[in-house]
Amino acid sequence: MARNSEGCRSNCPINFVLETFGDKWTLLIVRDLMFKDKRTYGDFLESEEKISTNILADRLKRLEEHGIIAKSVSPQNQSSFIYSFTEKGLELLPIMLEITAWSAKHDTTTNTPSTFLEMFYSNKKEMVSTLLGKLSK
Amino acid sequence: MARNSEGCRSNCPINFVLETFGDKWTLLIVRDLMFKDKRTYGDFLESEEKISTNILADRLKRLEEHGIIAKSVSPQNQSSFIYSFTEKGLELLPIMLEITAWSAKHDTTTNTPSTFLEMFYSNKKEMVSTLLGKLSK
DNA sequence: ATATCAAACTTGCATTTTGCAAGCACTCAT
DNA sequence: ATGAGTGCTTGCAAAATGCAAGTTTGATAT
Repeated sequence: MARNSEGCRSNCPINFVLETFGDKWTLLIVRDLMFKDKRTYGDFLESEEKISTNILADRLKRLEEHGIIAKSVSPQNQSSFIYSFTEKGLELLPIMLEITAWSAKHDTTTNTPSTFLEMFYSNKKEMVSTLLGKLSK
Repeated sequence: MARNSEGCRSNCPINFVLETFGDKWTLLIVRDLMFKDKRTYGDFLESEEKISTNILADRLKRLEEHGIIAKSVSPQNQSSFIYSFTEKGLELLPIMLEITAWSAKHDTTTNTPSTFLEMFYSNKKEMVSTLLGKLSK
């Protein structure tokens, strides 16, 4: 298939995110890093959707290649790696919150607290900046 | 794999959207219906990313099953079908705009006009409601 | 120094999904 | 009745996924 200079099928912004996040697993890693305090390979493996090890390795590599996350040696444990967001990755936060809101509204089995929707609809801007602040620490 | 009563791997809101949109094509159909005035099977087939006919048929069926889009006979042409958003589908608009903004910022080859980012950052709320109004006609 | 262990992958292989080409069915106009 | 337009369906090769098992590397205990 034809590809542009970024390796994408087109220059469309919707397609651009699909090239990185258009699968069943990548966004779950972003979720775990953003909202669930997961940081290591082992942490991600434990998530309830049970990603398999080869897929996890592949997706972490791709997220790093795309400049969404960075990998560094853990200060506590020299034999473990810590994954963290780059600025580009952190900026996915508004997308993640809009997705959460949509699902909270439309999924009858959601685990999202009902207070989330109220807070988000009444004060999006502040919620985003507060969370961004916490994540940047 | 274990599935909940909605057929999902978990009750997480991020995972909920992945169950429907976690592939390379589904969101392009949403894009075409939302921003590119595409309405018919033939319209979607013509998009620049060149979706194949069997995948298109499958994704349209799934979007309809998930209550995101609806299918009706064209008033102009009785042998053609028109796809349109349900309310649930229309409510994907904020997600689509956040995705567009993120890509516009991070994709060096984006076709998004630079004016989009200025408008979106300075006045998200109005932009969403204006577009929603146009799409609801 | 050597054995053990834990963390982070890697590999092999069966199953599933995708992508491409071709074909089919059902209108509608002539 | 026939041909064109629209919306799919089918068959099959290629790629991605899922599962289990194995490998590597550095820390820790003996």
